[in-house]
Amino acid sequence: MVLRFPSLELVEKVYHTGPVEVPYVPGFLSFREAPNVLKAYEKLQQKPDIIMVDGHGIAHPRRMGIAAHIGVMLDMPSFGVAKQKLTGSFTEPDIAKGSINPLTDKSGDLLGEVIRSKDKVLPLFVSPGHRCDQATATRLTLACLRGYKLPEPTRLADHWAEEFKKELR
DNA sequence: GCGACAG
DNA sequence: ATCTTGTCGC
Repeated sequence: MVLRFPSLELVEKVYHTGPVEVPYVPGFLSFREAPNVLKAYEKLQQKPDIIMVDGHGIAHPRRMGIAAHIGVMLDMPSFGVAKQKLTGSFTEPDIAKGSINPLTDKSGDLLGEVIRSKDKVLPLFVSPGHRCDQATATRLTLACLRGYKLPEPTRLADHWAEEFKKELR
């Protein structure tokens, strides 16, 4: 789905269903999800300027999480917002909304940022995908918060996906 | 060998 | 991810 920024008003939302043959294997999520995500993207009449993906960007063992993968495939700016860590280490950010700590690899290189998007809830893992820097990924994520743990793009996408699955039954 | 492990 | 029961805090 596409939202206008910074108003976050709905611009367009499309649906797509397709077979999923590849099993889920940590580190290889894009091979399972990307194919159908790309098909859904093709249905959009209004293409976005940047893409927020539910998953990691470069905060990945080989710096190629699904957000980076999708960005490269489409050659579009992208970044990832994940709910769980895949790799790297970090110290728990302060429980207050807006607190941020770095997510780093064994060498100390920055992989992404751990952000408390809401008071006292588990933090989010934000990392650049393709043609996007950390500052932009973090800034946009924070600007998309509306009182919930998840930023509006992924939160609403999850919501409408559930509605769509109900219609199928 | 043991622990970790996006969605 | 999906399913599902019970608990906790505002």
